[in-house]
Amino acid sequence: MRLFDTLTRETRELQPADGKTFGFYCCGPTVYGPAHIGNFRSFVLQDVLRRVLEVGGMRTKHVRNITDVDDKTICDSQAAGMPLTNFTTQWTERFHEDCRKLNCLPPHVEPSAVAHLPEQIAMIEALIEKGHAYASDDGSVYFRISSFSEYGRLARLDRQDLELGRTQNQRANADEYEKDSICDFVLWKARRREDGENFWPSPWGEGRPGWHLECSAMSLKYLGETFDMHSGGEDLKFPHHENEIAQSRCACDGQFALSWFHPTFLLVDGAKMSKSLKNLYTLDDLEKKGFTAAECRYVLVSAHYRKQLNFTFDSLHAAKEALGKLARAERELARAAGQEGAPSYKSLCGLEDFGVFAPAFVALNDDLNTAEALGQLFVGLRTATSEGGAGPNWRGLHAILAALGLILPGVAVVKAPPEAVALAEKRQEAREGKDWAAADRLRDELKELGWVVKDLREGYELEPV
RNA sequence: GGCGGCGUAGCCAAGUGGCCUAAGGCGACGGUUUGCAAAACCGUUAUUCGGCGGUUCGAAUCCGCCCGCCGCCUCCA
Repeated sequence: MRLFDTLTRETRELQPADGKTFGFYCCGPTVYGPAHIGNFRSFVLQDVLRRVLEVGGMRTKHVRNITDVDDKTICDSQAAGMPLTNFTTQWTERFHEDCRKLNCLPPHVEPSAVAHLPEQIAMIEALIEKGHAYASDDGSVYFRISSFSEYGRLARLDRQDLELGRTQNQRANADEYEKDSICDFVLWKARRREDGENFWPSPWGEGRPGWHLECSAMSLKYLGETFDMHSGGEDLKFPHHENEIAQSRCACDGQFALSWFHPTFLLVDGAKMSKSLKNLYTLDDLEKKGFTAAECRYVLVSAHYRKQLNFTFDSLHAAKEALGKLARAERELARAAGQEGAPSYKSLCGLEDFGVFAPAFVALNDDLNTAEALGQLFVGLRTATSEGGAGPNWRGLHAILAALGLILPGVAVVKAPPEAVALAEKRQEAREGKDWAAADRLRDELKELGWVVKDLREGYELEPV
């Protein structure tokens, strides 16, 4: 597939450098609370990228870290009166649960930052040895950005401006830093009283790693000095990814990530999500409003990844309707093809004949155009049962759904309780006796119980309101 | 101040030089169906792409200016 590389700003064909497995690293969540739908835009799009590669027949190795030691996790675990590990474990489990609901494939490796301290310390040692880092009097270690000429390339920031503190926020925060240059960043943070029990030994004294370091150390361990792709939300470009590049390129001889994939921010009601605007939603919040994770995922893939996506409840409603339409069309196509259920994900990887849905897969392979692919999905459905073989079309449809990671709603997700079924049966009898008044009354009663009765050609169907 | 992006129908959103009198979804409206509804199904819904100029045989697509919106510049997916 072809994909835009954020570093070089070129659209290039993605090929594994080793000719076998496409290795990519994604910056994972900081586990100090539930992830919100903005976080999930990145994780879902990374998942779609992986799925498109795999459905296209490529092997992948997906590494995504868990940030379980940093300012926020330490601060919030103490506020909660819990040991750091217990605190982060609870939120890691919640993250996994949300990912499962969103139908995200688990990464092949999901390393924890706190479990990789030796690797991080080793990288700092290498950086000091090569003259790219220095220890300060208090036992912290900093990276010297003046030692890396390419610093600022990814974010397109001028290194001189950074070094001279010319950018907006640096002027305000200048006094907070005790280091040689204002923009040098911390690799190892000396132990402070407010860290409580959360400190570890190092050659520079007790302390903890800076948060940029973990991704460099763990990508090196699991993917090597040079690997195919690195991804994270656009806000991580600077400083996080810029710092990672500096660390990894200076500590090792490899090229680090060969390409970069940065999904753009999610907006809610036209504005960046924030607690103060009360537009920050978790999956749980959406579920309480009656929307499923599958519907959320549909919205998250409904726009191109390089465009800001405006998330609204109208779009969630549209997603619900669209998924229902897809599900009905799939059942019709399955009948025409004489198929039941869904083919396994594995059986769809490497599929060659997408039938009438070929244009949808072309769109996905063209810079991950998920919006175009969804459009082509519906275009294909108009002719899927009539044109060509229903069998290949049915498999092609499922391959596109698998690539997007969409789950279609089943016919009876929730079973109606016996009392609702009893009312529905009574209404059916009344209808057959043409007692319309009684039938309408029973319909109202069912509605009060929380069920809507839908009359079919033969019989009826109950759905929750 | 520096960097990046966006503006396409009521809403969401593809398309980035000719197949575009602009895909698709939602909504709305009309019809079929129905005891009536709901659901479902079928159809209609932008001669036009923020504004004004320019380049071109040809522009939503390229260039210039203007207007409006958003993001990043060391907490951030």
